[in-house]
Amino acid sequence: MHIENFKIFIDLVEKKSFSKAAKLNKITQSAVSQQIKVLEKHYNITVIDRSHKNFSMTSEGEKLFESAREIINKYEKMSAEILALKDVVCGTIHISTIYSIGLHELPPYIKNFLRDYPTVNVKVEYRRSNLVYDDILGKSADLGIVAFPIKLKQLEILPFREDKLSLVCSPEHRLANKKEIDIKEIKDQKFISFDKDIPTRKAIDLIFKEKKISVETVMEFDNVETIKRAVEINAGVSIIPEITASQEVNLGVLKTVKIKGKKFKRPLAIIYLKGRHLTPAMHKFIGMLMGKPFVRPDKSLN
Amino acid sequence: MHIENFKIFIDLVEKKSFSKAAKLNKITQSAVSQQIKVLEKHYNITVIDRSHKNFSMTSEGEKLFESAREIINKYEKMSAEILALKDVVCGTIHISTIYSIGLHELPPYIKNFLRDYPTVNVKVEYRRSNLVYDDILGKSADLGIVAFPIKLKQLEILPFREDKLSLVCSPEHRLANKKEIDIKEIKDQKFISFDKDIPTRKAIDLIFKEKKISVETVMEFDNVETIKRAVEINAGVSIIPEITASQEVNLGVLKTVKIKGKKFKRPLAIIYLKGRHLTPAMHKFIGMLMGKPFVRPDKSLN
DNA sequence: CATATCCATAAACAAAATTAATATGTTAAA
DNA sequence: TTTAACATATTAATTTTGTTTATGGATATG
Repeated sequence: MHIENFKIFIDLVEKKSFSKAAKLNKITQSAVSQQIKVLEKHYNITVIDRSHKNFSMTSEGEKLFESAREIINKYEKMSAEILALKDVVCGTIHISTIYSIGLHELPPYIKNFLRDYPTVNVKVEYRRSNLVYDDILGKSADLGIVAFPIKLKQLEILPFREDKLSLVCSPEHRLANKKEIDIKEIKDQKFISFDKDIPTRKAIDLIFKEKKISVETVMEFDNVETIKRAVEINAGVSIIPEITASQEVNLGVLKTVKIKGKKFKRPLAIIYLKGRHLTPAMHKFIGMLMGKPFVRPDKSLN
Repeated sequence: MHIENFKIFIDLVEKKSFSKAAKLNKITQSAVSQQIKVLEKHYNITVIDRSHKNFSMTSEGEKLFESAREIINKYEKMSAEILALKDVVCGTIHISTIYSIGLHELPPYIKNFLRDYPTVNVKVEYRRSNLVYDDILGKSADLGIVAFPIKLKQLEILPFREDKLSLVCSPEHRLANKKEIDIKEIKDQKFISFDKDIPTRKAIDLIFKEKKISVETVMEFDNVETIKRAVEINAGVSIIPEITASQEVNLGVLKTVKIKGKKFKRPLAIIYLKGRHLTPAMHKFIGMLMGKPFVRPDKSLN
């Protein structure tokens, strides 16, 4: 039984007219007539006594009318509540992000987001890349933000933005005064790098290999902050997202030098578990990061 | 939206299984899956988070679940109440009948009916044939019982039984001792008849005309009771339904004589307004008269 | 008495739900 | 890791249901 069928019956009774009920529901009078017949056949009762022009209801019809109206009321109330729920942006968003993004790129976004949606609680977890994936797969975070995203069938990946990778060195370093260098100039420098399992490290190593550049890796760290500290004391140079050094550059403790070539980009992505429910708050958050209203690319609803 | 769709969603949530919900509702798992998708698309929400095997509900899903359960409860309660209403045989039945049937044939039926359904109030109106039709057409009676029913498009006619028409005469009359006579023997008798507009009169006149029998119509009455009184005083003979004279025959004040031939039958019928609602009580009443459960032959429900 | 209105019905068509078959995914066991 | 068992999703074909259009009968109105 269609709920709409009850609605039509109610309109029919209230208007005492098949054709008016039809108009109200934007269908033809014929459809109303047939729907009422379906109703009667379904319960095997007569709801309307048609022997008179101004028809009357039977006792069964009256019973049906009362109950149907209650049902319709409840149904419409429910529909309204559900629609309203979609506009309620609240709750907690658990974000798991790699250090560099979380510390240097996310804060302004989060600030804006919290200004727009003060009822949302945003929790950010700063983690190594592999742990971000674990958080998402293990459902201990809703959204992850990573660099050089790894395609996994369980994950939905939303390309987000690209960081410019630059050479970073101490102001005392001989490369410090150049505006732009060719990657080959890094050859044989003392180099401070990310740990070998960090995607950005892998990307840089790949470029070195392609260009047949060998560097002397003097230190390895799992996060950009420690790398910067080491570069500050002129222990070597490094390649890191330029944005992560902006503060130190302003303070004059570090220098960044652009590297020629297109490859020195670091793609960032938002990741989440495929099929996972995203609350309205999460939708808004992703939309804000992407700079446009977010529509899930994965199954469920589009 | 189908109400059954809510039912399926509820079962799905309660069983936490698409396939079990399918079995419960006697449809395939595929149908459940698609119905849930319809539900989600209709409200443009996600109701179940499928990212985990033991799936969980979203907040929208929970809201929907609660409301849907209320709706289903109401719906099922209503269905039960409506079904129950059909078994409640009560109220008043207004019957309009011609004198002869109402006085001689109906009483045993009504007695039986009231024994079976003591909560029903049966009101019988004894009228001339044409007034019975008026009662039905004018809705002042629910059911009519007439002889030689006239087909009218507004009326539903249910053939009911047939009366045997017999010659009736005083025990002193010369035909009184015969067991059976030929209709021609009535020729030239003094004849007491129904009024000209009474169907039984018309039927008898037609037979006389066919057989080219002329009688001397000495009196005309609009009901069988008065005819019998006239025959009792030997004012003439008459042809009436045999059953209406049984009492007088037992008392010895009248004699009935069978007439040869098949034509001497009086078809009786129950009539009611087409499209009119018949209460359960009326259904039972008609069923009792017809000797079998009554199913309306006219439109609406069969 | 013509005309308009209203409802019922039938048939053609459109839309929706269902199934069966199959794919995909998940879990647990080998 | 592969396999087997189970659960859900997807697809396409089929069936069912609902709608409209067209029509006709009944009733009321002018």
